[in-house]
Amino acid sequence: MGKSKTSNASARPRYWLMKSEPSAFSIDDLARASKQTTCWEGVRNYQARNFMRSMAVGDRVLFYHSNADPPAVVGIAEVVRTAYPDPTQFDKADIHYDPDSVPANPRWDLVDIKYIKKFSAPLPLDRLRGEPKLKGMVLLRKGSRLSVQPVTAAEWAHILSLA
DNA sequence: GCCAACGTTGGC
DNA sequence: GCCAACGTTGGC
Repeated sequence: MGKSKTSNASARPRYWLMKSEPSAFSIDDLARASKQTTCWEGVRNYQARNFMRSMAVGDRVLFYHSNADPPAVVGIAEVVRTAYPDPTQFDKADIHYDPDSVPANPRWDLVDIKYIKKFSAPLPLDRLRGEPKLKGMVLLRKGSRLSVQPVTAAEWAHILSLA
């Protein structure tokens, strides 16, 4: 490490939001998991995959419950292992099996995340929409379906202040 | 359950 | 390279 290029390093996002349907895997499941850690398998979207590839250990993650009542940010996790191949892409019995992905050049990656905390109360999507400071959030964009998305430092700070 | 928005696939 | 068809996401 020299003393150059700190500006590039600081431009990399350090905050993220990841969606999960609580009926499949909730923040309570994460809190109960072995080592309170899980591998975030099953992402099959290139943009979401690329965001995971750019994550670093220690990055912070908003845990979001989609297809929930109400949909809400429910807590925080952190990245504990950087991207590596998602084993489910090679598992014929798995719902996320991808016959076009070859082990020599895996198409899909995942990261490991660890539970940090559950908010005392969920922050529903409606509530976030009412916050002028969050107007630019990827989550709030019309038609936004991205399951892994960057969060700015300002958005992160504001959401924590609401929680 | 409905359906709008989005991403991917494949014919041409 | 265009675009229609299809499958999926996810709020409502």
